Amino acid sequence: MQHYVDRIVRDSKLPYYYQLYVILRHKIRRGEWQPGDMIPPESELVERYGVSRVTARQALEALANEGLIERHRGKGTFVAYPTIEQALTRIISFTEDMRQRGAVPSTRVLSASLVPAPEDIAGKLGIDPGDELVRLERLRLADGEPMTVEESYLVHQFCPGLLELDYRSGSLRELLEVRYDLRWVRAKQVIRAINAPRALAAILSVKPNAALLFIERVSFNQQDIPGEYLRLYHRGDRYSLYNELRG
Amino acid sequence: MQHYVDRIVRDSKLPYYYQLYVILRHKIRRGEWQPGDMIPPESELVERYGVSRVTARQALEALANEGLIERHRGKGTFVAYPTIEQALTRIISFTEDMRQRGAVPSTRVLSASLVPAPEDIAGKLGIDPGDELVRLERLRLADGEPMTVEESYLVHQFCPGLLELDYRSGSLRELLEVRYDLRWVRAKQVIRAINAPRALAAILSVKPNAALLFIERVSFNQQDIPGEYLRLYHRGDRYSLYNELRG
DNA sequence: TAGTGGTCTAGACCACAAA
DNA sequence: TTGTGGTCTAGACCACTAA
Repeated sequence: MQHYVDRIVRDSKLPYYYQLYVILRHKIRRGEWQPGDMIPPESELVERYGVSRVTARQALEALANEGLIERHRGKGTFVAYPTIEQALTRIISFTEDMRQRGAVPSTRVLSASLVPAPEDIAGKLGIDPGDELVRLERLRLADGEPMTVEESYLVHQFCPGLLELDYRSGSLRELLEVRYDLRWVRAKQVIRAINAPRALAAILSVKPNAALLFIERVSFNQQDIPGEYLRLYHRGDRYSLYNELRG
Repeated sequence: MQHYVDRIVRDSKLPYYYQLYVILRHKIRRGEWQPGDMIPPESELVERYGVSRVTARQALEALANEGLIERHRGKGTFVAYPTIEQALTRIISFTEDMRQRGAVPSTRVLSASLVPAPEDIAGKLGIDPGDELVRLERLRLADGEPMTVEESYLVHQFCPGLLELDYRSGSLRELLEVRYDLRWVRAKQVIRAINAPRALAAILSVKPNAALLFIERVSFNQQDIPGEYLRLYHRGDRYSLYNELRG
């Protein structure tokens, strides 16, 4: 972030279109351009950043593909309003997720400890069984009502000493980025429906055997190395996923 | 399908890159090019179809974005091996879905009738309550074992007389395309976990209250008009969805 | 060295929206 | 009529792979 500059670096190894993509994405993410705002037309980007129109369009196309902007011939290019659909294509935090659904999020830490990696999780993370993992179990609430139990396993090597920090009050995601320069850039997940075991049912305030939306996710860091294994148990009666398909 | 030609139509209203995209996709879908095959290099496509390199690349990029091909600098462009991930971004048939999972699909029609549209479904389809719908209830089996109950509501106006045709033996999807020129180009869906009601449980051979992955889907035709409302009840113990997220 | 895809340019014509 | 994004071209240089 601190290396951010608002211009194309000519002798960079990164392609111009990618540099421009990052610049524009940054302005949207930090709110300099708000949803609904028109962003500068192609002609202006061409002048301002000194690239050809094709190159500018390549950057804009990438943003459009991700749903961050909408383009309208004759009218212009506009910052898109975030939709819940992003929950199924983008890695977003519980906080973001709930805000998009119009609910007030809160969190209770159920347990936090260092554990040796069980065989199955070690396999998914590509580490050796017994390697140190941070296990963090949290209850997520929406408008004060239990919504989701989150069971997270972080490779301790990537965030040594995490449990000594204040992981309870703020966003874990931010903490990992600020203190360890650790971000999840990609993730794979499997979605299933399961019946709630008794213990989980009690925590979520549902009947035993109530249907839960169960998600297992492996997240990859900037070097494309797996760093987190996550289990999400969403209440079936309160949580749903939305997405769009193409033909 | 019968209008397919293996060349760019110059005076078409469709852009060249899109025509080329459809042509190449067609060759992949029908198996003319198999997964792992190298497809002609850009230079050959440029010659063969009489378009510029930029235009050819635009078509290839669209295919790459959808995961149908993989491009490798210095090596070439190759047909990708299909992954289950497509189940969450593309509209695919149960048959395709099961084949990708390595199972043998089969179908039993449970009921088929004309019904007046209930209010809730009419709302989702943008029609008036009472309008005619084709209701088709089918049990889908994988390797002979019940997997999914599919409850489909088709706007009868788009496929008049469908029930007099042979919708039982072949693919419904193909029938709609061939006889009514009807294709679903886009769909919205909501995914939830529910407990199986007794009747559904019996059909799916699971215990009452077993967890099901429940999907509600509205599909849109070529004119972007809703034409089908679908309810999918997947067995939680046998069916899962896979997808990838970006950071 | 030859062939592949990746990036970039300058310039053109078009369709669409708004004034 | 003006300004926007959509499409298309010919040509260039580069990086990577394999022979």
